[in-house]
Amino acid sequence: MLADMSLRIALLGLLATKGPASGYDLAKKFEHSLNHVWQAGHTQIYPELVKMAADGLVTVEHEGARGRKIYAITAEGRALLTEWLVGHDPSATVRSETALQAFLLALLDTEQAAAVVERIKAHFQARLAVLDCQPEGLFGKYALSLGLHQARSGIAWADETLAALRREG
Amino acid sequence: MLADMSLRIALLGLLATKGPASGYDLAKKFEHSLNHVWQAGHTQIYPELVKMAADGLVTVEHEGARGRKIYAITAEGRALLTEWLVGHDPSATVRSETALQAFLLALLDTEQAAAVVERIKAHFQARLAVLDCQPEGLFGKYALSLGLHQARSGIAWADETLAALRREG
DNA sequence: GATTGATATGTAAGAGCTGACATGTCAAGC
DNA sequence: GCTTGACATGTCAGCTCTTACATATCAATC
Repeated sequence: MLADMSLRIALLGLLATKGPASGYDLAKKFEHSLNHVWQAGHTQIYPELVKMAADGLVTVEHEGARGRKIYAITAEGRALLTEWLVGHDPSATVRSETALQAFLLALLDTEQAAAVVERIKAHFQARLAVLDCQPEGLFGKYALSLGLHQARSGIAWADETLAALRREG
Repeated sequence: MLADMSLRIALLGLLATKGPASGYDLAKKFEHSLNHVWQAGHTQIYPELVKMAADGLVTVEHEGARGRKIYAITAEGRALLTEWLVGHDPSATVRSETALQAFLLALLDTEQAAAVVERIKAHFQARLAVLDCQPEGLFGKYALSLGLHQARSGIAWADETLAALRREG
């Protein structure tokens, strides 16, 4: 068992929900649907698919034009995916550069801090806007809902923090 | 300029807010205060401090017992830290295994999905409990507030999702 | 038929990070 | 003086991930 399965799981998840696809397709789907949750470029995806095929998790269903290889998930792949979803512990490992900025706000003077918080707020607002007009089904609807909750709570935090900075500054 | 400065920034931030410290101290502080925002083990911290010293961002203030080296932030280090805090774009790069699980919930049957959501809820509740009785000042207070907001919105999402699963299942 | 741009797949170098291993110091209790 | 356990620092192998580079196909326009 590999240490970090997340990329494999994400790829298997896409193949399971949206059907067989090429590496290029999967890279596009990462950009458009999984983007708010996980990122991976084609340079990571192509080699990983080869390894996953070697491990029996996917098969090359057929080869199309331009050397296009269409991958499909296997029964073994589905089993691994379900096992991970059901069994994986929601780990405490979160890495957020935004939270790091929030952690260190006290090092800045009030004006600078307010500017940083405004930028963070704008970032959450942009994400909210994208998610809000998302066509049904592009995202899993529960993931969409989670994203909306998180964006809204980020904006609420930014507003409170700006008010506090103004009071104290 | 390196591609990813986050570890450096986190270390500089700790040295700036809590004063000079050894690699061991910094590793402990990562565990206790920065833990909900960023993780790094001593195996990453020790070599990074050496590189940062070579780059003039920190200096070895003095050496204590047991070969203990106390690092202090330099003016150059403070400048880099401020520059990053003020100038860093809150990137869209978020990686959350929890969100990945949420994304793929539709692949599970209702019972399995509910169990996964319960686990996620428990995880957010545990985090909320830890943050709620956090002594003032261990966290930056704005980061603490952000953490509380995020934990609460995670719990709200879990409750809504469980209700929806029960309705539809 | 030549050029251009979107499509599509790949490799390689190097930075980032984790887990396992190795080493030595100091304080306290026996 | 010996053992034990917490303190403290470090290396290394191997995996993950990003950036830059390389290549080839197809469709459309000139």
